[in-house]
Amino acid sequence: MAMNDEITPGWATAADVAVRAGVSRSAVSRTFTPGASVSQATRERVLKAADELGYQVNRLARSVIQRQSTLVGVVVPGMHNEFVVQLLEPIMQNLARFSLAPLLMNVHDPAQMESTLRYLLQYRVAGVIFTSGSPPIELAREYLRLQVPVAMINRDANLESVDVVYSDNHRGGALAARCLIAAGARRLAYVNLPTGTYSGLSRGAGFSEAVAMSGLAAISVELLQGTISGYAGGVAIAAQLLDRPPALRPEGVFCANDMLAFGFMDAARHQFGLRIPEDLVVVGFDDVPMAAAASFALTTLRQSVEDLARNAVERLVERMADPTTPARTLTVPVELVVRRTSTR
Amino acid sequence: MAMNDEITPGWATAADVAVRAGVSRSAVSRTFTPGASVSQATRERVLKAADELGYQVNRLARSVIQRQSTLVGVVVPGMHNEFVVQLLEPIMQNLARFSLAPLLMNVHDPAQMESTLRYLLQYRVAGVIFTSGSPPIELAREYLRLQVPVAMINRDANLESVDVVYSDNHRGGALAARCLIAAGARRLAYVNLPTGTYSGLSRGAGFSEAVAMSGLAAISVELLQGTISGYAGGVAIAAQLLDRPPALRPEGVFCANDMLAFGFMDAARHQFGLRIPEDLVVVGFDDVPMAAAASFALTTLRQSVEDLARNAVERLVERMADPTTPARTLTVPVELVVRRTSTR
DNA sequence: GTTTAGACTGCACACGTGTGCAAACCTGCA
DNA sequence: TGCAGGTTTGCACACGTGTGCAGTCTAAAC
Repeated sequence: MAMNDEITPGWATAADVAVRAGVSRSAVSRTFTPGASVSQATRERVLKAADELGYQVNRLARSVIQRQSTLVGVVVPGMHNEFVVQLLEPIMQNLARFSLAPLLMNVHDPAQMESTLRYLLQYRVAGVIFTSGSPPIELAREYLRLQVPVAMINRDANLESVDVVYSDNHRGGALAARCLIAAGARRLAYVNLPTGTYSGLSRGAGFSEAVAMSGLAAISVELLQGTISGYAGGVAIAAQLLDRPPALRPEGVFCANDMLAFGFMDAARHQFGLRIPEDLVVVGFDDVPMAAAASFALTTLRQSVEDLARNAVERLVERMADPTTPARTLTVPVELVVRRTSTR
Repeated sequence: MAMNDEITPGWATAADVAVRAGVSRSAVSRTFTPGASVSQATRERVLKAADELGYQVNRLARSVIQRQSTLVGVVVPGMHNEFVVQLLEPIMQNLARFSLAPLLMNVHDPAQMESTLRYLLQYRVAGVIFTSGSPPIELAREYLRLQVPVAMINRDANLESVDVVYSDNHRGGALAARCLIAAGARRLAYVNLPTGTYSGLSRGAGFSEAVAMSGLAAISVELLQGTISGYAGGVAIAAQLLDRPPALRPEGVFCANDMLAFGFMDAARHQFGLRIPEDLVVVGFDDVPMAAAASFALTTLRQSVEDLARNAVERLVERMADPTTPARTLTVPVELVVRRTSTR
């Protein structure tokens, strides 16, 4: 950018550029509006003047007149869920493909959800993407009324005109079950925290069904309670689940996510002296970066955050073009990544 | 929110609310402007009408007329740096205290920086917060000219009127050195990736100085090269640093961040059969959640992400009120968290 | 030279809001 | 009642932009 020699006290406006280029303000506007009718000569003069003045389109004013901004609300339940964090980067990248910018909103308390969604409305967001968390069905209806596109990743919606993109949690659970069984485990358990998330329930269902279908008798699938999350939750659950005679102890455990699995494994090894995979086989879910670490080498189900993000954004953009399209549900396949915790 | 019975096809405007409440549009505007002069009676009628219509202030239009938005650009170098991720939540929380909203921008490639910063300007952001990454001194000058407040976290600025908030990296390095020495280590090493970040250099300097001051002779501090980051980088560095006769092998290692330390420790244990802390003591930096995991139990230096975020936002807000205040540099203390990797 | 289709340009209006200014209103006191 | 002082209100303008419409210009076809 050529720096201007004159005094340039504040923001250059389209009118300033017009004066400098010797054209009308409309010509400036059209130069920065893709597809508008401007001659090549005019465009060049405008671009030159704009460059000299350091002119930047005021997207706020543009949004006012077009009655829609290029902002997209991205609602996350805190930054402790590593899967959600992994989702952010591809979401941003895909939004950028459509010249959209993410307005990040954190909702750690469900009570915050209402005010947050209302706040986003004040920016006339072009759409909103939700990631896992408790469903704000109430105010989402306000979004429907205003035809603000909504897309959800790994969440249930049960709402007309809300697109849902989720990993194939059900199949993932089944794959986990088969993997544990193939490793020779007979007493199996599914461990999850009682957050009541859609994905957690779905993974458990897929797991249970596959276990039942395997023809093994007397399989006990346990769903335990806990108030803490992530790693610490895994430790707590292990304390409940492994503190029993060896003959009653599960031989194979499927954890609803990798952080849970890490806590569970650490407790199993260091508190109960169990060897993995010799005494206990473990499968996680998410394939977070640390799952590949030698300390864990965790067999897990990889979710394609790229696919999830890309599809969510594309659905959102489609709905911006036509808000009346019926709701769609898209399933993204998961992939079993086999590492040492299931290999014996 | 009371749902309206009438057909409400689109967005309610302040004029609509004014008609319904039987007042002027100005009264509506003043009702939603803190500190404006409205009688209690009028305010109540306006609020009632606004509620019935589902009216939400259009912050875009408001920003146009006030010539400044309530958006703050938050620039991050990807989501792979866990410390940056930890920073996001307190940043958002503190921005919310001042009714500001974060516009999240990812800059993984330094070449992207310029276009990203220009893009943020189009939203007339009220300020920008940078986290670690390569310095975009060039376009930052454009921000200075326009008097857009800038705050940096754990980054060097060297620019007038840019506030910098950083952890006491230098002292952290010194604490790490003393901790390793106190654990009995004599051959010490500092491992970092050649990203050239300010914080990395500062930590190394503090470490070196403290080692030199300890009076130990012939301490070798090694700064190694590598092209990969995080965990994999730690593994790669360990392969270089530990592949030598025991008498020449470092007994104490200070890693520039925890992820690096995890990779280093895993390689030391699984590839070189070293015991930690018996054969090797290790100190990290950041205190990410996994540092407390039993598999690592890593002694590390905790950065107060809350303090960093709070100070950065408060400096930013102060500068919004008065853009001419001289640049300030604020140091946030770090805390040594002792775990098993340094206890013998 | 005349006609005509097409590309380009400028005028003027619109978007939804904040706010200075003066008028209107209210309250209390003489 | 008359008046002073303060509070509240509405008018009108401003912010920076997109875009319909009609007019102008260019160039090709006749």
